[in-house]
Amino acid sequence: MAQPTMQQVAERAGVSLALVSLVMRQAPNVSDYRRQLVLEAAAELGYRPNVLARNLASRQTSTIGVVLNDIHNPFFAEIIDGIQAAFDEAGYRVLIGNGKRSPSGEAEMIETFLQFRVDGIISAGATMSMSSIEAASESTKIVVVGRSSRSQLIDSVNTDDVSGARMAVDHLVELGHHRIAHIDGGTGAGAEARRRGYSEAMTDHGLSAEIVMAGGDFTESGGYLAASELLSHFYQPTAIFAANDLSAAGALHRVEDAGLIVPDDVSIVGYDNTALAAMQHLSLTTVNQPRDELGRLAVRFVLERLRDKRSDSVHHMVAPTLVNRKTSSRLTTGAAT
Amino acid sequence: MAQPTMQQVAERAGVSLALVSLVMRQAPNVSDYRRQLVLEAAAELGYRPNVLARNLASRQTSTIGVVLNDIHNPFFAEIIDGIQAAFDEAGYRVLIGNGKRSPSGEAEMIETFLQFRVDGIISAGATMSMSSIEAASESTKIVVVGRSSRSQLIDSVNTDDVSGARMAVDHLVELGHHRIAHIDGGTGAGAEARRRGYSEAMTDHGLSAEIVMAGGDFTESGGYLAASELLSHFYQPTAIFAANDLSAAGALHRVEDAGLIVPDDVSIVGYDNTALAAMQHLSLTTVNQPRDELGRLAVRFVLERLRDKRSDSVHHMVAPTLVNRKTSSRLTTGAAT
DNA sequence: TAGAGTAATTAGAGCGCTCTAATTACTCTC
DNA sequence: GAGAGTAATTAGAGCGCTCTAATTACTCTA
Repeated sequence: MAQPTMQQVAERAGVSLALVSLVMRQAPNVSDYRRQLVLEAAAELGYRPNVLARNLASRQTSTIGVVLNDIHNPFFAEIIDGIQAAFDEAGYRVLIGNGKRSPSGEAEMIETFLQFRVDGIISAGATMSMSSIEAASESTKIVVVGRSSRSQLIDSVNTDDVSGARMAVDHLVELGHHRIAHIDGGTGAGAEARRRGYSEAMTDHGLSAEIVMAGGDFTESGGYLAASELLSHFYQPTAIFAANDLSAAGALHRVEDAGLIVPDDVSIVGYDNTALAAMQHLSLTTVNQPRDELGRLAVRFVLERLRDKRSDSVHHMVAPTLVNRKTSSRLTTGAAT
Repeated sequence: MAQPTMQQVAERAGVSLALVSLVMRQAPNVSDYRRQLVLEAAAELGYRPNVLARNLASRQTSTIGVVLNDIHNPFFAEIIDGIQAAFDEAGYRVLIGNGKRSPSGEAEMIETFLQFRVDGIISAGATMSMSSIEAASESTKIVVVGRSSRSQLIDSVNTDDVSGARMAVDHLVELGHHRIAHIDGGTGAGAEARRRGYSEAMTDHGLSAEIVMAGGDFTESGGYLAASELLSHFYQPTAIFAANDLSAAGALHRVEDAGLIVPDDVSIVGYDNTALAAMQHLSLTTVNQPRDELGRLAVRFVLERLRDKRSDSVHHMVAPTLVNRKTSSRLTTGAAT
């Protein structure tokens, strides 16, 4: 299991250690003749550069750590794609860490990445405190995605959740609904803004008297329970806007359990537009967050910090869009306010 | 961004570099007095060990790389949990790499991990060739999960897919079905064994004349297409066994599109028992793969190689179980063979 | 209180590489 | 073919830590 070193390659090729180093780093000023010599020797030995030593000596790792709040949440897993594509282009490698849905899990992963001296960190859907993120930013470049921030130190990229929520409400109002309830996301990332967008839109439509919220937690079972609560209301809602797709799916199930038909009796709108919502069997009307763009922007910001040495923080908002599928339809019953 | 070093901590604490190193490694023979001194100095400076330097000097990283065939596939993402829990206990940190569903993506991640000199690698659902995995095993300990292997060099852990597929068929036969079709998984990991299990079980039940397979690829759309093909048969199947949950969901949708009712007209059974299958709205009857156990076993095998220096390879098969949900039911129509 | 035995501390080499500065090897030009 | 200029190569220090071996500091015992 002992790996060959540069020294051995150098000896075999009959050149100096430094020359081998130059070849490995694809430096320009090496004669083709020697380059060939070195490459052959390396191949024969099965030489593989030791990134640890290289990074230690060069004081940079060309590696970015991405910590996901929860690897199981399709939303976060899908953000990875944009991130990975953009870093591949830029010549960085990306390592993924799982925050296991807890602030401490996230903090541990960030600590691990810092100890590895990664060049930058992207944190997706962080639930840990902004101040601990800021603390970590003293040691590396950190960008937060999918979570709002006003930090003077940390860049952030996220969707304009207030307007996303408004879109959901506007859509339902256009379809003739008045009794529109909201299943929220508790303390999860973005939940607050979506609650606010819902309330504002309802008020703007003169429906402030119809505002009803049930507590959720971004999970399917949470959505199911919240829907139970809503259905037991004296005035049943004719439409439900859930804070994410998972809870929308739970609500959908609860509504169907009650013998009601979606969307004929109750319309349902989710949030995130995950692969789940796109599944034909569910075909959920939802608000799309442009994950790929979120990921790419996050990458751009860390690259800017890395290359251009930008030091003032940037907060970028991406516009959501409504995806109209099969769980929402025009209000048909005579029921009104 | 310059990080404090051990040297600086040593100076501040008024002790030697070596002593600081001992404290950081929680070595036993350090007086409480000095330990305290060092710890305080480190805290004041915000010292954080440099893992690169440590690993370089100690020739081990205490880090395991896990390469997932596809981070989006819930099955693989769920295996991570068991792996992470087991390594946490053992004091290793785990880094995740995304193979992006391609053999070359997997190979790249393995190369990255090797360059980082990780102590071991677990590859989940690898589609790359066994020989390239064996090549990598010259440099570190590698265990494969969710893919069968007879390699003399590489340990493997996976589910007994042949018997899993048999369970699905047995279940349907018990419910009175004869015309049971299979939507397969093409070249994906485990697809071959599931095909075989299906054929064998059908034959055992004297139903070899009823064997019908449609080509799938472990995706929802693949399942949808395959179901189309099956429904256009002269003898429509009364039950479909799909090679994974995703394609089962696709098939389900196609069947419903045809105006048929699941499970009354057509029963559907999936494979994997992912979170998707468990969703109440789908509630898919499926074959469970004990992901947590798969992950923990994989960890055990790499630890054995690491600690006990075991060198002969181990191939472990885990037993699947049937999860009976709502997409399968007793054959009610008079239709028979 | 000298000597033995053990516990705590430290010096210093080395891990495998990069990087600066210095050296050597080539090309031109006149 | 000497001198200047450029290209290619190399020596050697150093990155931040670990680890062995050596040293120093303690504690007992007789």
